[in-house]
Amino acid sequence: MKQTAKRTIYDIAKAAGSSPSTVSSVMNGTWKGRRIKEDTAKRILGLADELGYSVNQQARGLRTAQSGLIGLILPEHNNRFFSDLSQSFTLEARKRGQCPVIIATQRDPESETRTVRDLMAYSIDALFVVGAAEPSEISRLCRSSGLPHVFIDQPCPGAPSVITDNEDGARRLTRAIIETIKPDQQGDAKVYFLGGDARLHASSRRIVGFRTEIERHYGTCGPDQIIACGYDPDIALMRIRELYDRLGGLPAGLFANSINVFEALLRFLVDVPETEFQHVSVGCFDYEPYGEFLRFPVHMIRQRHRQLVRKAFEFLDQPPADNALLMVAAELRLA
Amino acid sequence: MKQTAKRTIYDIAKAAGSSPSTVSSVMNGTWKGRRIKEDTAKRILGLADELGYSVNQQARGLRTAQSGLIGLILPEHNNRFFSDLSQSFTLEARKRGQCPVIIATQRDPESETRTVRDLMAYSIDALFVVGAAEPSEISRLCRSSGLPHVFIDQPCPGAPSVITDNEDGARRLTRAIIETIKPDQQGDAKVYFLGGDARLHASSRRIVGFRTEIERHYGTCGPDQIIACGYDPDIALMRIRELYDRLGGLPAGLFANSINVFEALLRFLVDVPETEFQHVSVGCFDYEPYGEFLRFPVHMIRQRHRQLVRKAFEFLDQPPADNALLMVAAELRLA
DNA sequence: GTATGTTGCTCCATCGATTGTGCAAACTGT
DNA sequence: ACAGTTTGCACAATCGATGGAGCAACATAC
Repeated sequence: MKQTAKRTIYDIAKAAGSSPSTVSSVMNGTWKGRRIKEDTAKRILGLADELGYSVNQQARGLRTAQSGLIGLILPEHNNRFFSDLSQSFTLEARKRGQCPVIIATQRDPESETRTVRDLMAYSIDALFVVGAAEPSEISRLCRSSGLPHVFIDQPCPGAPSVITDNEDGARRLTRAIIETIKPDQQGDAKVYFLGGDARLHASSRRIVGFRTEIERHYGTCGPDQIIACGYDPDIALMRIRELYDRLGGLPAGLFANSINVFEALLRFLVDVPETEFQHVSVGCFDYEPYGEFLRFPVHMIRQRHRQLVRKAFEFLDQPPADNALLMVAAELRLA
Repeated sequence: MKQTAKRTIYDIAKAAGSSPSTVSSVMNGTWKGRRIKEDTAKRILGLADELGYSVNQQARGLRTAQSGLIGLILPEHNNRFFSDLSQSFTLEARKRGQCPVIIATQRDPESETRTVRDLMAYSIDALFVVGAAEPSEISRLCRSSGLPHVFIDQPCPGAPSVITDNEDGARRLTRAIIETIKPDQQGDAKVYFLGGDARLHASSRRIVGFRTEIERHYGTCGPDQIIACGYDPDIALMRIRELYDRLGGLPAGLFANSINVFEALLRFLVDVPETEFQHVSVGCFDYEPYGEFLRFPVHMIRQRHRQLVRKAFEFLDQPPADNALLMVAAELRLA
């Protein structure tokens, strides 16, 4: 245990008076299949521990064309959802005896492909992809090298994907918003959908869910109620201000389609008298723990990161059809 | 580019009509030193690109006893400071052409040592450690294998460490809190320090900083003003409630010594009339973007994650004395 | 006593890249 | 024209673990 020089199976073999291949098979657990006596195995394990030996993964990986490394690429670390995923991913990978490698690529396509290539150079055993800028390019790369991969939170045509059931989540969130609207609400009693990009899969499903619930309750959902203004908080803030001016006050309900939009709303509300904003019913399709400490109720959708990751791993163990798309229900956190 | 089978230097060599060693030295950039003609190098690079070749890092690593992998272990992903660090770490590592491996160990000593061992099995080139439960054990492990390592945000005796200047940060934060106190403050006009563990390095330095500034301004700092009740938000909430009852209202100023304490404060304030809490001057020794959206000003200390990481990398390039401890000034974000 | 089977290993080629060494061919100086 | 130098590359051992093949010792069968 005190040596600085790295131990190898040859050192252990010499110390145990046996051959390197015996040590090897003891260390990798195949010794029963290779008819090594249990006594021998125990003795070798003891020596290995005593001498502070640990397998050289590079050599093993070179030989077996595997590495025990498993990759996850995501846009950034500094985001609650992504760090939730990182957490679940780490736990699951370690539970399987693999080594998680998580890399943030800043939503930059070039960085994405470079990262995928780099990871492949390490012979990673599989790759999970979250929120990639160019999913199909990544899928192509993986496919061309035979690298098993699964997309999370973002469906990629032709590749197994695990995503949140956005439509169902949006319906439940919308319902919660409607139910929280106080009956004494005067003026414009409508609910507005704010933020997101209607061309993207997630947003479009959410809009469908929102519209369905609104129509069920109010009979109709005007086009003005859906303001898919993107993810930029500054633009969202402008839209909120416009809405406020147009309505002469806050609307009855607001569906914030991302954490950024929610932040914009908070920034706007800082200057609004408390008596006013305490009457707006707010829902956010994203989770932020600080939402619970606000002076008005906020319903939030939290993605089931644990489930998403688990299902993604299951896709590795039981490879599904290439176009398999699995949906996981979101968690609705009522205020 | 279309082949599923992995390319090797032998394939490229055959295609280029040259030897594997030539290809190797072209791929790893040593070709000038080995007097390879520039034409040859270019031709080989072209072929490599064309055939979709990428170096097998396992083979390279086996040969060179390096890996290009660089590790970071931290308690959890789901925390602003840690994810900030992950972000900076990733950028810096990639800039150096290394592959960042970030692993969360849940503040569990066993998980920590197992992770360090696992990472060493991959011959990682260096290891950064943040917020470990047992720093000296980790340092011992690394030392025994000759693995370069640097501690961040936590000094470890005998190992190079980069930490935030807690005393200076606490002084500046305290000063900001004092300056924000409105002159019309009636009743108990004192500032209170809440949370943390006085036995730990970081907290003790912060308490020193706090006390210094308080004494400079008020001449004295009573022992009741320092409530180092740990990091549990529930306990902190109890202490806040006690303080509130004892003073018959909110104090003039509050120094929240961690994000958990700050959350406890927010939870408490949800039930306090707005007129009351708008007069308390709050500082938090931690950063949380949502602090900016509150209806009262909060000064925050944000650790310079970028700097911490940069300095840590510099320690790798220019190994300092084993007990080197470098301090980085914190960033004070005024409300 | 010979044939056949089982036990418990060992031998050695191999994975792909690296690098010290060797060696022709081209060039330089005289 | 011949020794000496430089240029441009090829050879082959090596890193540490793996696993198919082989082999001696012993047991069992007939």
